[in-house]
Amino acid sequence: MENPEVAMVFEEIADLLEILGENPFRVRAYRNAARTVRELPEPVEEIVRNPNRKLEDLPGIGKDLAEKIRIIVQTGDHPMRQELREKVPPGLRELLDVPGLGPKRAWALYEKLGVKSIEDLKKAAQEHRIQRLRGFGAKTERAILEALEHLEQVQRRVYLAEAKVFAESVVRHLREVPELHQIEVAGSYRRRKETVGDLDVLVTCDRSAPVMDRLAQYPALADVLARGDTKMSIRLKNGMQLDLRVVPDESYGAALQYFTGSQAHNIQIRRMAQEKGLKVNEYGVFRGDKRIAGKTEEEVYAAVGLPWIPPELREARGEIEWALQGRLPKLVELHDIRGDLHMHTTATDGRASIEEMILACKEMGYQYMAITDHSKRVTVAGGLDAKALRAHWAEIDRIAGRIPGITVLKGVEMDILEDGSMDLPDDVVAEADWVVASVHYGQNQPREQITRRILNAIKNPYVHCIGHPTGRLIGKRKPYEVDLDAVLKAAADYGCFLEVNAQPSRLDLDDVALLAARERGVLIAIGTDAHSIDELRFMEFGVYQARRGALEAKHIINTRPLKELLKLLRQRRSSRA
DNA sequence: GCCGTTTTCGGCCCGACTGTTTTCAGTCG
Repeated sequence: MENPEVAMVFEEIADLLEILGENPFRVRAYRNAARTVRELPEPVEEIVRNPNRKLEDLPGIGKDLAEKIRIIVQTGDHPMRQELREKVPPGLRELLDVPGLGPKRAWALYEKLGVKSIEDLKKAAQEHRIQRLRGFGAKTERAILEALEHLEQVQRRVYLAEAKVFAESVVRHLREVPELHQIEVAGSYRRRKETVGDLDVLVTCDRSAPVMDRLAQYPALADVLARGDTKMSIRLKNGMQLDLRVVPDESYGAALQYFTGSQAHNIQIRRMAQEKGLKVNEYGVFRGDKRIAGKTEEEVYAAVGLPWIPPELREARGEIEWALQGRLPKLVELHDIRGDLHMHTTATDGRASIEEMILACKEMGYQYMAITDHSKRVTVAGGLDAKALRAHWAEIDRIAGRIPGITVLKGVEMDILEDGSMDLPDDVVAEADWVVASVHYGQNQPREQITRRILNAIKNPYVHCIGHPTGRLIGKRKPYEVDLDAVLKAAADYGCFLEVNAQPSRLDLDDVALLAARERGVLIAIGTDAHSIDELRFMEFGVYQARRGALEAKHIINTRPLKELLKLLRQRRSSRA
């Protein structure tokens, strides 16, 4: 039983309890439990099995939820879910996905009109049956119909890289307003989550009207959803929602802290403030009516007794404890990166030549780089066999030889074949400076099989690093069924590195896995997997993901100077020789 | 349902906006 499966049981229970009008705090307890389990850096099963561990030690898990976790792990489900399902029609849950519909209205629609699905909802709205209900009206009915039209778009989260395009363009657009003082895009974008659902734009200025008028002129705007004195919401043409908040300058830090979230992090901060007799809201930190902080984020954190916490860590995963103990990590930064260790050229499926890639990496200021074209199994990419690969390496040496100022490592992305063997003989890869091993075929193999394959690669002394270790494509393809815990354990034991693949659609290992890797002392390589010169720029997204995993420069091998890196690579091989 | 350097009961983050309301509930983040 995987952690996300356990979490999904609790998420469903929370939704169903909420629809039934249960105590909101009880609902929240289930939501918290779902989140705790989902983000656990190890299988919850492990804790259940280990007699020396207690589920009750996990935050937000008490006696009752611990017992429920045990039952779910052992039976794959919990009777409570089944009981709730009998009370709530199966389609009712999906109504919660409609913006503007929450548990109360969903239940009212079911009770009064028998609405049990999105289909029913649409029909009821079209037949104008909704506006006759108490608490609803003509406007609400129209809003529901409107929301249904955009439902698929609304549910879609975009890659961080795509969000960045709009975040930067809307900031440029709004900066034209002379009255505007400060502007920042907060929310999950500022926390650098791998996907972003909407953009939270925070602005300080004396009057909000000119900024809001200007936003109404934003070229990518589709329509205005709401507009008040301090808050305005619009929908963009790509389906994303954008929320603008306007606060006075003296509240900028408090508002930035608040709108950056995460919600769970903010709840912890506010609870700490309460214990000190303080109140935190988006306008400042207050003792009674007196504002004691709010101009900067540093002030806000200081008021509750904490150092400033980097946004990437604000997920209520222990960062507040770290801050209290003075153990906040000094997160890796983009300028710490000295080289890119994963890229392709026209020798296989890349679109730029060896020379173009070298010049581009030099332009980025790198001290070194590795060219890692595919091995022969990846036929669609024109993967190289032993002979072609040796010729390719000779070509790399020849071209690199006349470009001073950057060291080019001769590498390969070698396939881990379906049967667990490697796509190239040992004597060939022994000649490479840098070997990434990746799974591209047989991704749907059962857990034991695909785990064994990757463990084989980790144990192979010529393999330095496992590329995109779970193979997921965000929102498109699930990760392999691989036992990630076993992979981390083996990587630590054998001194094999694991990749953060910086492609915006991969970003794999993800943040949760990276926290676990950090715990186990596994070193990470960030590679862009660039198939063109432009994609070398993806390095920043890999760095963001590493930061979300609380990684420091020392955890990442391509922050090391060349000499140290080469020493690490030698160690990896000699340790197995 | 969880949690406790005042507590084992009574709290649980906080405010904006909308629509349907004559004073507030629902939703959202």
